Amino acid sequence: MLFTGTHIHKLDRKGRVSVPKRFRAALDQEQFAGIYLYQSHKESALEGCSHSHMERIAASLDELDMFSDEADDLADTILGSSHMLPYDGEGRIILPAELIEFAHIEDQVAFVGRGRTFRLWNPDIFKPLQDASRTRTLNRGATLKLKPMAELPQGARPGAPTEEDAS
Amino acid sequence: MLFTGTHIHKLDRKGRVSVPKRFRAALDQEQFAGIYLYQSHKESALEGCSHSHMERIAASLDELDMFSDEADDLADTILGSSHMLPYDGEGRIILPAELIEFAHIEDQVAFVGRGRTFRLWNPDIFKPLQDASRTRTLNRGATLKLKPMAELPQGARPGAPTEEDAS
DNA sequence: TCAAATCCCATTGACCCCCATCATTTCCCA
DNA sequence: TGGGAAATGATGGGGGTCAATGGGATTTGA
Repeated sequence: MLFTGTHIHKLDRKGRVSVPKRFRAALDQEQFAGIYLYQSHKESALEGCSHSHMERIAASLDELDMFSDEADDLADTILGSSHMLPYDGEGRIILPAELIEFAHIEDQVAFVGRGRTFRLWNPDIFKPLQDASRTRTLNRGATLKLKPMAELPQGARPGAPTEEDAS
Repeated sequence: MLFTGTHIHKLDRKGRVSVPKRFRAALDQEQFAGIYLYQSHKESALEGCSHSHMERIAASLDELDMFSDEADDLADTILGSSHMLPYDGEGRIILPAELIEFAHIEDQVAFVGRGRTFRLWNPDIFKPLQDASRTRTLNRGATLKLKPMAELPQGARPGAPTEEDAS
């Protein structure tokens, strides 16, 4: 269950786009056969995630002060504007016009993996931003402090192939 | 689970290259039969790692503030630009054109072990760099402070073959 | 009744499986 | 210890399969 890589797919004239096979595979344990999308609040992109990740966001919001402005805003931005998009028989979704417009998507969509989540972009907009990211990372000399292996969730670690843990 | 040595293999006209047996052996406990590759920040090379190492990166990013700029950049640079490459029946991967170009790879690929990770180079580019690196190390009189054996993870130490610790 | 969504099927081209060959290394035995 | 046989890893290539795509037909629902 990891979203990685950049996958560019076509948006057809009916507003459909194939979800990359790799992403669908990362989601095949989910109850809901589809994805969630909502507008990013800092980029001209769409945030994508699984049903269970959406649950996690809702749970996190629960922990913020129920009446704080911040919780309000986040609830509106994320939960209020999210779209639940089921696959068709070929693993495609229909991108709502509202989201196409927001992300300035034209005839191509870039699915960009970010681990537990992913983003959808107009590839022409994403590419230069990604290059800038790389430059900043390099200049910053950023190094990532890796978590100890032992703290990883079960199933993220190597070992005897987990024979479908019957959870 | 250690990548060591330099192994030079051929890139065939279909864009395939054999992953060295030693490297595959180091990965045989992984769920995913293949490797991950992404562009190095600082070198004209490709960074390679296992699925569980990529999980580790994702988990570590998860810990940074979900909305921090630094996490964003790292996600774009590493997770967004990584390629998940499964082996074929003979233990080869298909090297994506984008990566071949980035690393200026021609008809040969050098797999260079770096412990938990490894790098892929055009051998002609790597060789002089390796020589320079060796010279610097010698001049500097660099010494490596070794971790006490006792702090190593289970399975990295000699001893009775750990009969699959039933954790 | 019309528009939009879903289903279904056809096409295509990249990728993956399979097998054949070649080069090394390992093993065995004289 | 030398040489030959067998095993294993690396390489080359053909062809089938499946993911991505396009578009028509049918259903749903406003």
